[in-house]
Amino acid sequence: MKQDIFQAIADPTRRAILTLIAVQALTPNAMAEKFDMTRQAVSKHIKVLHECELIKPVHSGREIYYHFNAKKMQEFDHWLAQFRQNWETQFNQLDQLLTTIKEQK
Amino acid sequence: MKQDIFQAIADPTRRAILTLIAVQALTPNAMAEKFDMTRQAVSKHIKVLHECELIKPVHSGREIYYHFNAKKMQEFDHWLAQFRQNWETQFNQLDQLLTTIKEQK
DNA sequence: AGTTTGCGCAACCGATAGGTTGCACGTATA
DNA sequence: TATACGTGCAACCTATCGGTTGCGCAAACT
Repeated sequence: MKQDIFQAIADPTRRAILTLIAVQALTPNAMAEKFDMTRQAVSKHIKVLHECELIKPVHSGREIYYHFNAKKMQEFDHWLAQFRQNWETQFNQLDQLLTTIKEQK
Repeated sequence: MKQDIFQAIADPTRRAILTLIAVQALTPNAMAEKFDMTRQAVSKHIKVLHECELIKPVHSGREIYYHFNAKKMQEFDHWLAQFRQNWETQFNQLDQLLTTIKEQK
């Protein structure tokens, strides 16, 4: 099944994997050592991350190094963009409030 | 139960609610009209969004207008920051590649 | 060639997510 | 005050999620 990045990011283990991968590509076994769960459990998370293309496999003999796909992560950034203006506005309103309070003193 | 924001945005309906709310505060009934599901289903999504403080209720008589909480939404931005440098690097590498190709011509 | 190692896939299982219906309660309206 | 309206909460049901164990296969080692 095709996964979407929002669902992929929802799981804390998968977020931890992404954080690790972003620094250095790792094999499934190397990841499993970092977490308190079986390799197969980690492998399932890898599958989800791979299906939505947040990570890319690079084969090296019988080992597979999974690399972080920054480009895909940007999709999340783009989604966030629709709200960015929103919170900038809210901060401007806060600035205005603070200014008003200052003027009242 | 305390929800976390990543799990909250994993659901497409909740993302749609946030998009609506970002433009204008709405009541649960008003939201339910936008989606093909019962008011109670929407209400459950509202509960999740409220528990992780992505939305704020403002009571007005017997109606409740839910407002968008931009400040909370920024937490995503902060989480993304750890990867931002990562994809900038990746783009620099792409630039280098393109330059190399150009030089080869 | 036989054994070990790294990996993915399938079957299974308990917990939870997301939907439904029904109900209770406070607020507006007649 | 009686009635209608807007909302939240609880019970229930099915599908999916995240974990497990067991297996098969290809690559590396001896």
